[in-house]
Amino acid sequence: MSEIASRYNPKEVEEKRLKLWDKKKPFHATANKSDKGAFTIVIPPPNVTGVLHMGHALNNTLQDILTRYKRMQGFDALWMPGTDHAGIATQNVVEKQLVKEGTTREALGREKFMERLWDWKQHHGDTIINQLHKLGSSCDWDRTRFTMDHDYSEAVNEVFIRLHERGLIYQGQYIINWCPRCQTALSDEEAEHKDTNGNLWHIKYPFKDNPEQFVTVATTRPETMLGDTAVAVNPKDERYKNLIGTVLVLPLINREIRIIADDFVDREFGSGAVKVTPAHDPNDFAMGRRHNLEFINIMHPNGVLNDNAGQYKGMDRFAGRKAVVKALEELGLLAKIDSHAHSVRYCYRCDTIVEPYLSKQWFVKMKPLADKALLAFKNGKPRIQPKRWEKVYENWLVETRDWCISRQIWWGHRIPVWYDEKGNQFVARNNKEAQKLALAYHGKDVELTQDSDVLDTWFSSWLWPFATLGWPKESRDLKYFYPTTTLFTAPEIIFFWVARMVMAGVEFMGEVPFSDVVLHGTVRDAKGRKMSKSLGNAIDPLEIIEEYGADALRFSMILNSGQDIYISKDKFEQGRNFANKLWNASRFVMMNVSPKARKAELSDLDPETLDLSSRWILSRYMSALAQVSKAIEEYRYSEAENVLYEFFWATYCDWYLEMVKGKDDLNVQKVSYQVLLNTIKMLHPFIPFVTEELYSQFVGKEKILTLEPWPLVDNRFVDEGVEKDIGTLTGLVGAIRNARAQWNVKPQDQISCIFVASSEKSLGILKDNSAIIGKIARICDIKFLSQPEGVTNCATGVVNDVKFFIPLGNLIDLDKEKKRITKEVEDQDKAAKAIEGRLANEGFVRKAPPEVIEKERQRMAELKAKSIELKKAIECLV
RNA sequence: GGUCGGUUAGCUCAGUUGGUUAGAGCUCUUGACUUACAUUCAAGGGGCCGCAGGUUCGAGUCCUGCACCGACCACCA
Repeated sequence: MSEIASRYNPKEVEEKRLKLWDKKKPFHATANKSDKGAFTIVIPPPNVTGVLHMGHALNNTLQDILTRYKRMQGFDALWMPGTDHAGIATQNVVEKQLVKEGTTREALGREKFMERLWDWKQHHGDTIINQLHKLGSSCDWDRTRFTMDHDYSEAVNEVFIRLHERGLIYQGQYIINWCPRCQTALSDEEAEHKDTNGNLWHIKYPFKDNPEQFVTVATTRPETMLGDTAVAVNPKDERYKNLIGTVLVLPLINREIRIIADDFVDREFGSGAVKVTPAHDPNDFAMGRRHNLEFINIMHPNGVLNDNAGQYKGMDRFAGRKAVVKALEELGLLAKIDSHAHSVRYCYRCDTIVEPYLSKQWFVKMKPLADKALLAFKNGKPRIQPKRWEKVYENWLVETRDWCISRQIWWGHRIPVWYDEKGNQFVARNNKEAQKLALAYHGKDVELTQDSDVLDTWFSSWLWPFATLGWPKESRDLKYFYPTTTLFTAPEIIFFWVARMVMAGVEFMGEVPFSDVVLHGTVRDAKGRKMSKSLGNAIDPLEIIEEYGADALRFSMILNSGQDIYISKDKFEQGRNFANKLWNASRFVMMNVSPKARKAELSDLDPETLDLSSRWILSRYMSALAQVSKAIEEYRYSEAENVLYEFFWATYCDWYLEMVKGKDDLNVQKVSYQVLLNTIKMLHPFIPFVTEELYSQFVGKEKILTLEPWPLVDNRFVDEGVEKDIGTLTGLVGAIRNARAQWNVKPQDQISCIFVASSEKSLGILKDNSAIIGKIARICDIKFLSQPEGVTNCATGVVNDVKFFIPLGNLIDLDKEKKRITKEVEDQDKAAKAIEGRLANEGFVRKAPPEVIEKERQRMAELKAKSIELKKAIECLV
């Protein structure tokens, strides 16, 4: 037999539970089963390439807590799981594999490459789903969706076609964010701004008619000068007013360019003259359109300079930059170089510097969609928590810009547009339909080719809340479970995803897809840095599950969740310890509660017949229950956990169980059992594994706890009076313990104690509970007196209206004790005096609410009385 | 540059519409094998509530300014 009596083993229990859940499928949601109605959450679909990290762990724990809670409340709770095909990210993974094999996607060809991708998805695509599963997520796993499932792809095409029909999709030549590494367009949201220290190069452009004179322009990207087709100045700028229309010669290229006037130019910045590169800068692009300038593209899609770059062709854009700067310097055309901090756009997938690039892309006209979402928002949908994000959300809807939805990659939903030889477009659901359209147009069959681009990943994700439920088909589930209830997600994707989902929901379902959006914090390390692989500061949730258990991971994470979550490995000990405490307290109760006592329900008990400690714990339990339910409803999970932690550990275990140890009373058994059982239920959404295991052990058969009803508050047991009475008792015990420690009384030293109560009621309570005080404070002898007698050489204490004396013989240092009590008296007097001052203040008496004044009066009286008692106690010490 | 947060014990955070002597967990110190639990129990230490003003009888809480940290947004070359 091991010396360690019992230690909770999470691994064993969690494995057992997972197996049971897999077998019984208790999380399956069926429409119209409960009269409480539907409760729906759709998972923010993680990337198929994903591996569980702390952010996922947090996000999914939050969802699981609410889903389990609602299920216990009797709702038809559906938590829809699934993954996102994550276009660029997934393609990158497989392309890396190809590189290792010494080949490329181009060499493989589109069809073969797609096969490789699907193959990869088949073998690795479920990794994160399995990991979420391990976390205890109670998703309806049989419904797991993938954004490239056949049905889902049909929904994507349907949306494209409907938007196209409404004139909300168009194609055009625009400056877009181009990632030369991924070789695809990026939406504005996919190009991240980062502050970067760069240079501002000042370049002199000579006049055609007077090569000795120059106009100086400034740029952060000197290589783009190769594509300049004008120099712009502000029309109101006195310095340049007369030069408008003058011709300059572009150095290195020797192209003649004109000085134009445009209000966009800021007179204060740089030299006040701007080089204009319409094909490589969004502002310049706009200016180019306004002034009919030539658009000269100087770059290949991979960032290498092309024929238009003259002698620099074939160079990478950054090599080209160096070469251009060097050449200008040699020509004496480089006026100066300033260091310049500015913001640069990076590809959010691969961190390459984004190139503004001119190309033909598909766009969605966002204004009409955004306006509808805005209207819904003004009507309160969705509610966003925390509230401060509402403004951010609203602003984006107001200032929304068109969405570039085409991507030049292969992994994704291919744009449902077909072309004939002449370039006529046919927008259709599939190849067959396109052929039909072409037939109708041409009067004969013609060869069609489909657009080679695919759609932005978010163009499928924005349909997630309804496409997962079978849209465009009108299924029973779609009708019942849509709209969903709450969306839990990170604030980073409020625009990418949340706002667009609202637009799609309003547009295609006529209803905002969720009533609440809860934006949670980022998981950070102890130093406040984002967890990331590259920083090496990431804590792997799987490692934590292995070492501490999934319950511990969940519990600690939620307990520590504020705005952002700062977490280090040792934090998980708290969760582990809590599960262990629960395990052991349960073992203790199992040992001490007879089968007969277990049959009783709380509702069978009559508060009148119960002893004080039972009435007390029941009252405390009811208040904890009310607080926890409310906190969960309001998404304050860390508070809910805190209440549970405090109630279960400090109140139930440390006080109640200690009080009733050895009490041979059927009612006490019933109460300790019921309170524990219901506490386990309350804890279940947070720590599903250990709670369900214990619950099953208690009940004597395997139970699925999330299907058991959530406990109800029974007001018969709410009793403030009894809480106060026990407060006196626990206070007394604390004071005596304190005294023992203070005077170094050994546990084996049995002491006797004399209590003096100033009211009959208190005396009665003391007498009824003498065993509790005696046992917990380890006192043998208790005497009760209704009024003080001359007692000498005593330790004393006062709690509420009860005073106690412990005759101590020579156990204590009387001087030291005198000092201690004297200090305490001083403290009381000081506090009383402060209140006295307040009460004497005219303004206070006149303006403060009467109940506050009354409270202060009472408080002062108490303090004074206590002080007097303590002074008497000092006399007793002689 | 714009918008919004944060600043309370050594650390992580609570602190509800202004109202007792500002709380909890962890850490730290001391003591304890007690009818489950040492992943335990008990006791204790530790706070100009970021700074400076203002409103008020009364401010951690409301207002103004400042400092520092952070997030998001953004086409000044």
